[in-house]
Amino acid sequence: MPDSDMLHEERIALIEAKLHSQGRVFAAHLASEFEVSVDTIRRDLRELAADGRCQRVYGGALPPAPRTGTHQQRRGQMPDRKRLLAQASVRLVEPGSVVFIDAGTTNLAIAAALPPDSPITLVTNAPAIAAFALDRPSWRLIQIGGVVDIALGAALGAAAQRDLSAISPDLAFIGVCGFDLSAGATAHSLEEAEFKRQIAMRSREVAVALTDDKLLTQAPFPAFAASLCTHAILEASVSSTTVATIGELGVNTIIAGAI
Amino acid sequence: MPDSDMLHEERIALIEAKLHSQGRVFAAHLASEFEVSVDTIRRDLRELAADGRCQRVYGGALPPAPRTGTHQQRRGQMPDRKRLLAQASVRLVEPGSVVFIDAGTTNLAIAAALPPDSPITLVTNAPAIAAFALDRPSWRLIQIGGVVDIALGAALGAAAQRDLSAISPDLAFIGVCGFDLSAGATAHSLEEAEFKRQIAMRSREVAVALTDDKLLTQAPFPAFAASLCTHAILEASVSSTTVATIGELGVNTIIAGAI
DNA sequence: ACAATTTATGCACGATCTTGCACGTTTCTT
DNA sequence: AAGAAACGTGCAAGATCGTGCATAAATTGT
Repeated sequence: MPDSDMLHEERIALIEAKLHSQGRVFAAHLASEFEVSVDTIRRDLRELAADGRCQRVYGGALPPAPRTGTHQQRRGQMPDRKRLLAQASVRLVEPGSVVFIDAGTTNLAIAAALPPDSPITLVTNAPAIAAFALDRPSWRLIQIGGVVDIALGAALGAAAQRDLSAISPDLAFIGVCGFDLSAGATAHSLEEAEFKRQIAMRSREVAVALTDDKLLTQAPFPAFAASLCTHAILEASVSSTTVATIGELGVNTIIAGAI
Repeated sequence: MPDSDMLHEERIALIEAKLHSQGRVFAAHLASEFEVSVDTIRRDLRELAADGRCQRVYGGALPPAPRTGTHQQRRGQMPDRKRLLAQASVRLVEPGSVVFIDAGTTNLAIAAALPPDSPITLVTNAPAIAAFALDRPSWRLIQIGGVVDIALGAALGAAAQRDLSAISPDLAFIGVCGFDLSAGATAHSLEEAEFKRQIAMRSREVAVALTDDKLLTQAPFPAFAASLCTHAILEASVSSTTVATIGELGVNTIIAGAI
């Protein structure tokens, strides 16, 4: 005896939407709202639970249990410091532009801080950032292929460089392992340094978001000169002399947390 | 007995318009509104659904792919059905081999079911699967680049095909939108079909894990012939006649849940 | 012009789906 | 511990579905 003004699938979708918007649903309440018996609601919730789309509890249902994926967990941690850096960084991004974002947790924070509905084109060699961008239907996403360095979480090597050679971004956020005035941006491996050098040279503007621990340090492999860097986004705790020194190289310094 | 004041195509177009303006249609309502039998309406809706222009549900139809949420929401779901399919699928994978895994939730389940410490080389065009593989330090990971179809969660197009042309996997798990004995494996878009065709032809073995709803149905764009498929992993609920029919094509059928 | 074929439609029939109710069991509350 | 509420399961009724078949209109071929 199907209800005359509500399709089964439609009700299921509404229950799931309500579940996400309100965080929980009660079987009895849903039954009166949709004017069906609680038995039917229970069946709906069972069906949702069987697909992993909700977590069945006594009296109703909750949103799906937090995913156990290790990466998902790690992603959730987004220290305020990095969030502040990211918020300052994304002001450089203009709607409609082509933006490259490198691998790294700071850069993932930048991707997360980008306006979700702005029609940007995101280019990345990091699977984690590409996967994140799947949640942004308004974006265009271009993935750089190649052999992925699992520890770094980034595609590197000849194939990646070839993919990259077809693209010239308006702006590139490059993660560096060290940033020093004499050695410039440095990386932990040769392949990584090679890749960063290429993307730095291909981009119209280069931005580097730096936590304090990377500033004025060197990693083994030089990637590109400090003067190639258009913008440096720094934490508010940096000394004014450091800011002045970087500014002398023609690098536009942005202090996170400042208005 | 065509209605004198309503052409067939005209009615189809009106149904589709109503579907989009109201978000749903009821077969019975349409029948009385257009003064035809519900059988005719059912045929119309079937026709629309075959073209992917609506989603058929009990009692009527809903707009195509209601895309109720982004990937983030859909991702966590790993129904037992898919997990069983995945567990049966991964038995095809030999340690040390090169395995391609296509986009899709079923294929993500397959990736998750692979032995974490086995030294396989994973090739994928799906950011979500690549991101998952970052949690597997023992694997080698090769990412296929290119323009990513955000709705599908997969890199497609010329760049992806070029990346792919450098690789010949031992085994490819390909997600298909429909699998039919005459039309073979079919996809929802032309680019998708092209990509699947290429990977199917480049791989030594091709495996297709199929939930029941995809079996014996067709999507608009043919990807590759059923005979190109080396293994088909099916749910335990399939009929024995279906299994026999598929077996006649030389496809090795595996029933999930069986020992 | 006439016959054959195709197409659209309606009808019959068995299969499937959804729903509400009954009944015994489990879980929560007091 | 006891009562109340929620739960799962089996069952029946009604609605819907898919398929095969017949009919009528339109199209095509001769």
